[in-house]
Amino acid sequence: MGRPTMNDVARSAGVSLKTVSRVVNGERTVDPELAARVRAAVALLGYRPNLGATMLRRNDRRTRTIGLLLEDVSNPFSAALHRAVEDEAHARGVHVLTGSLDEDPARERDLAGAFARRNADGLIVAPTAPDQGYLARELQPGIPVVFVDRPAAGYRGDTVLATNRAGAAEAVRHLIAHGHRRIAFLADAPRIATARSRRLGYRDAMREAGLPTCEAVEPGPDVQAATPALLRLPDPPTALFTAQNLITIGAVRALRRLRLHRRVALVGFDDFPLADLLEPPVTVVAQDPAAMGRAAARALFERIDGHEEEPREISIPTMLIPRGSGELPPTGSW
Amino acid sequence: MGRPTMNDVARSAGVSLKTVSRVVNGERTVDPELAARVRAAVALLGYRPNLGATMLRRNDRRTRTIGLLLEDVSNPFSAALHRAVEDEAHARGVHVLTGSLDEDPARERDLAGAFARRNADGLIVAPTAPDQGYLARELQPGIPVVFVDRPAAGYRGDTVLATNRAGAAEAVRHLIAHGHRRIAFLADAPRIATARSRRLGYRDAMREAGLPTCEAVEPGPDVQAATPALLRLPDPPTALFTAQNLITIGAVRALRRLRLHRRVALVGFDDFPLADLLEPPVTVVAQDPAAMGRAAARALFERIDGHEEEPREISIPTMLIPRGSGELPPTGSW
DNA sequence: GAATCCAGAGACAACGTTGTCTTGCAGTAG
DNA sequence: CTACTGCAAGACAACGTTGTCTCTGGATTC
Repeated sequence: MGRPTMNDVARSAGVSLKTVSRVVNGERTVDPELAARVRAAVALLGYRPNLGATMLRRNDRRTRTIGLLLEDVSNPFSAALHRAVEDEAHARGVHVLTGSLDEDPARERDLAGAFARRNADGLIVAPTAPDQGYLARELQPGIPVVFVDRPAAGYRGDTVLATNRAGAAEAVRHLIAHGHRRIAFLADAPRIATARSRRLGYRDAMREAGLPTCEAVEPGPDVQAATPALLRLPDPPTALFTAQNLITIGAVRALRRLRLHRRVALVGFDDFPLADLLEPPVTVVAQDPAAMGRAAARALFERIDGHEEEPREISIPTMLIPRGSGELPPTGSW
Repeated sequence: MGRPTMNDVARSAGVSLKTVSRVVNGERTVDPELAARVRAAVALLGYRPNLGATMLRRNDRRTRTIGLLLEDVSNPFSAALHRAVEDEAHARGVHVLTGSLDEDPARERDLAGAFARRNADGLIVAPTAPDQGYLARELQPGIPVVFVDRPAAGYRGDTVLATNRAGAAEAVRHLIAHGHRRIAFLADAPRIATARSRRLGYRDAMREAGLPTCEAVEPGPDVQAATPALLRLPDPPTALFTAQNLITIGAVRALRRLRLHRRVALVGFDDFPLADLLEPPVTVVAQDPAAMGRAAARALFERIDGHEEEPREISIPTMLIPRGSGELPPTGSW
């Protein structure tokens, strides 16, 4: 005694199974009187088509579901991207399966496989694994994949990236323009592609100005150790450039604790909520996660709709937002 | 040429279709040699079972997918809750379909229906619609639903709620204990159940102390109008209690603009990232969205596993976190 | 008036899988 | 040697739906 089926509806309306199918699918070749009877029976029984059976039988195997693999749905960057994807999907009557990867390659494979088995029409992936070759094995051929935030390796698909290298260079040039010479870079794990690009941008700008680089990698997202260590150097940096929003926030906390937040300049990569309300307000190179999500979703839907072309690389520009912390002048010594 | 089927595997391994089915499902009644041949063929062809067909045929209709309907996946509260649900689901090999409702009852109905048609094993809903009676029509009977953050009407299910009324009263009592008498409440739309509970808590505490209430409802999430208007009253409040994180942030901005952030006390309902780094740090009554998500997911999985009992109501306590803004003393006039 | 056409409606097979029944064959007991 | 048992493996139907084909009967055509 599960849900009513087409057969139940047919019996109740006194027509054949196929006639019900026609009415449900809005075919025009049904006598209006019969169609009305069918619709009445559908309403009476509360009939809903079984999507599994439909997908099984139909030759256009569309589930109107896409998969979205993100770093961590509770990170503001991922959340904004998620939301943009969902809006684009919703506008097309498509639903979104989402999963968090937490920098775990195994989880990326598992989730991609699970979504593939659920017959997602396409995937949007922010890659964590060093290689996406597994997709060729997991995915039904022809299922499009769009990569976002980080480039993929071993699998071809459209890729939506922020201008990480150029944005980082712009941030560092901004500090240089404000008179800084000793600018330290607080980096994210070099395993992460965007972290590497941003480091290249930092080096570009420093080399260009003939300045020596000074880099520290934070082990975790909470900057507990690196910032104080840097500032205790004999010739300490007068400005910091942080590679990522969590690191930026960690640096803000550390500077506060050291009471140096008004003396050491700071520019962060990636905007975050309330950056403008901190003291001093934090200058950032903002990414546009909503634009990235929109672009990725649109690219994916184009592919799903049969668009066949070479995979594209779509750049979403970053934007420097001066707010105060990045415009502090260098101080001699403290 | 779509994905290989069991039939293809059977032909390739030189056995019958049913034998492949047995091997794939790990039945023990297969000759080891045949089983090995089948497994080789599966690997060779890259065979993956078609989940739709399996679900169609099986009598235990489990898709190992649950639906999660949230206010807005990009809101930190929703995002943290989402993450907790995902972690619980992941631990059980279950996947999560998520949708944002944006306070739109129609969207709630649509998404619930869509997830039901995708044969979700259960639903977690943060209700937006005034009534959830539609669930009886949309859902297959027996599909459990757990409500979270807000109570439901017209449908029975476990409900996970924060202690909104008590938490709000605690916040207001905290301000009273610091000497405030004129305490204004910046409310959220009264359409929202939690907003009503929090208002009741505010009134409880004010009545208890014999103080007159003073309430303003913000039209949108950006507090542009209400805060300045309140503070321009002839006898302006010396403290604000804000009903929700976005309203709190709006109030912080408004107080900053008016240069009153060190003179008007503020307690907000709902914690938010960086509240501790603002000037002054913002005192809040924190909810625990992760605990709420965990509790909701656990309740749902218990139901899915056949737990039959009266629907429960689970309370997740709030916690007052004094940080500075709520401990400012009242000022006479400015 | 007979032949043709057409639209509407039903019969039937098929999608990919699993539940149940049947078959075949080896091993065992009488 | 026959009858029975047990077990592996295949045949077949069924899940709920849609694609294709066939049938019916009334309207149109010559």
